[in-house]
Amino acid sequence: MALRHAVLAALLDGELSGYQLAKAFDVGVANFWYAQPQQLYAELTRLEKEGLVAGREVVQESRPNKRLFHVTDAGVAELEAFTAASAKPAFIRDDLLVKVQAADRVDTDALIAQLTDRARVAQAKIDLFGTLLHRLRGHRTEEEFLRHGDRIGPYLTCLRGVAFERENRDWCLRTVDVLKERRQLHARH
Amino acid sequence: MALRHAVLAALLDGELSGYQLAKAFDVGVANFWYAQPQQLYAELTRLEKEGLVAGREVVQESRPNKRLFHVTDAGVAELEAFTAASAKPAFIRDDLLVKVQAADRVDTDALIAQLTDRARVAQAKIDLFGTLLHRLRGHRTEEEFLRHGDRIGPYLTCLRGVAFERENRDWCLRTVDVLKERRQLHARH
DNA sequence: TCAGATTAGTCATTTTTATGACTACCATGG
DNA sequence: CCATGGTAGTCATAAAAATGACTAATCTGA
Repeated sequence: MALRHAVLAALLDGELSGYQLAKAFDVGVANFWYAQPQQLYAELTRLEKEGLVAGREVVQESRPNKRLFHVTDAGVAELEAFTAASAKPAFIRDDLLVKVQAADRVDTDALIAQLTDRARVAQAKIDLFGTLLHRLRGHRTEEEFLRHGDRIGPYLTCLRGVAFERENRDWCLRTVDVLKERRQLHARH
Repeated sequence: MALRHAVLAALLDGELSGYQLAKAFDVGVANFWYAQPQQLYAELTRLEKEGLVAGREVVQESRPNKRLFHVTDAGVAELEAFTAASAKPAFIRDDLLVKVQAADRVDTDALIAQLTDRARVAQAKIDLFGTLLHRLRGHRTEEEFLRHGDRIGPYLTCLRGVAFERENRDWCLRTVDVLKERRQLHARH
């Protein structure tokens, strides 16, 4: 039941509609969790029913109306309880790792292509996170912002995201090199 | 359906029993996937029914009998197909990140404790992976092993695991520092 | 000698996550 | 003037992962 807490944590930044939330959780900026829009709408409905978030209708012209949600006191209490409870250890769970694990026995061409693509995607995320970090800290240096800023949670998780994607990119490129070199050595026989 | 492929990939290293597989997928060395024993037994049953793995009974004295599984040709073909298909992007999904995202609004004492503990666990994994890497490459240097070794898949995924845990540890420690310093600044008012 | 850990598994069920198929309406570009 | 894409969602179902409760033997340390 971590999605619900991820949603609560995301809503701490201010009121968001389900649609906006979905954007934030989508491919782009999912720096601390990932979910499909449908999951988020469902979760918001449940959270509202339990009184952990509250929504207000915003009437728009020239665009469908939307409901903006914010975390209630009960919601903050729920987050508090969640934070106090012990966290389960995190694991990498990545199709690509499974494929690389089997690299000795399967065709490496497709794998090399996927690794290369993943490195590209990782670089794009690094750039995106870089922009995001800059926007969050404004004119301040990182040190200064982390000491005195008033909302550092998203900044810290974004830092984790950058580090993850950097490792991701570097490992993919390194693995591509290794696989390519072995392919060449093999071809010569 | 990646667990099945993770199991197939793991069995490429040689025959394993469900129990041994469970060990490999457990907290210790889950360097490319993680699963509970029950999930693995269930998956092995399914894989066997589909002919992707085959098991043979090994009668043991002074210990319960066991079934050792190996990947069949059909299993390798399945892995091949899986590798050729495009991989879905990987995301971090970690309770701790959610908690840090909410760090500005919840009690940080428990969080600091958890981050510290996570850093410790990460360090333990780094050490474990270090030993494992050394065992895999034997007397050879990494470069040499990756060029000429005959089973580099597990080595490469283990490298990814080390990098991940290192980032994990460093980020946890950094975050602890930030939170502690802010707590002090706050206390003075 | 007896409690607790280790080996080796099974069965049933719940929880969580993901997917597919939809509805509507507006704006913009070609 | 109409196809495409963005905004804003809903409903139902499938798939995957996790959990709880078991059996049964042996081996190990206090």
